[in-house]
Amino acid sequence: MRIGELARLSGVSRDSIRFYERQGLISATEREGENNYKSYPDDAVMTLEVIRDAQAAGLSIGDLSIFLSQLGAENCEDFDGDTFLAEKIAEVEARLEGSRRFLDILMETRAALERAPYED
Amino acid sequence: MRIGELARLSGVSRDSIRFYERQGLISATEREGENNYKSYPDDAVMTLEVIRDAQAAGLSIGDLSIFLSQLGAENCEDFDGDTFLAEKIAEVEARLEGSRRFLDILMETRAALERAPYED
DNA sequence: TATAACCATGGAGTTGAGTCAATGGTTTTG
DNA sequence: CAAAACCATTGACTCAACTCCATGGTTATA
Repeated sequence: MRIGELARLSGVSRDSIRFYERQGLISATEREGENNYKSYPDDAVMTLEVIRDAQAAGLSIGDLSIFLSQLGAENCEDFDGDTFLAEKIAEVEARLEGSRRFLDILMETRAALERAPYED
Repeated sequence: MRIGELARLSGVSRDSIRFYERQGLISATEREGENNYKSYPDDAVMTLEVIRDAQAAGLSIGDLSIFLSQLGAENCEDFDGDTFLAEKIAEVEARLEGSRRFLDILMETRAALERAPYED
């Protein structure tokens, strides 16, 4: 598919898709015939969804680039996947805990507001 | 307490604390005598922890400024707290789900790596 | 067929969230 | 008491992650 369709299906802007491509997060498969248009595989939509989730989890583009290139890599040499994964898992778990704590605060605040809506 | 102690206790740099203060997220109580030094209340440490958690949850400084100033406000006029809170709660819940999905991916990847550590 | 809608590339601009450096005053400590 | 460590303020700087613009070519449509 072309970039426009990918943007529509994924909800990610063309410019962001091009940016991610420059950063090595996704890659077009090939050129369509002779028109100089790039073509993206169907699973690029999923990749963009993973990117969104990873960003929600606090990963940087740099981390994502490492992770995604490893996922699709044929060989795992020169990559201490265990260390990298363990690190990222710990980071994401810590952020999840922080987020949950803050969600509790938000919900307590809402509850307090409901109990006393006109309080000064 | 002075900014240095607050920085030590909270793990947030002086520069960041000053930045947050400029953005209205925290405020010094008063000046110490005549030396022009600011003094921060003890609960500023907690506020900085809330800020950290809120950022993990994806809130911007702008959102935090709204939320924190409301928490400490005497009156609630001119603030549709319900709408704001409902919005932020929905956003944070969505990000939590994304983060959890990504955490699963990370953990599945680690499990796969453990099953076949020397795979090409 | 012309005109709108799409595509590629390159590079500049923006935004959010800090971080650093310079200057000058204050406190603590060896 | 002098040096080191701290403080305030201002303004410039950085970095990540986009976003926009200009240019020029291609495809779809009224």
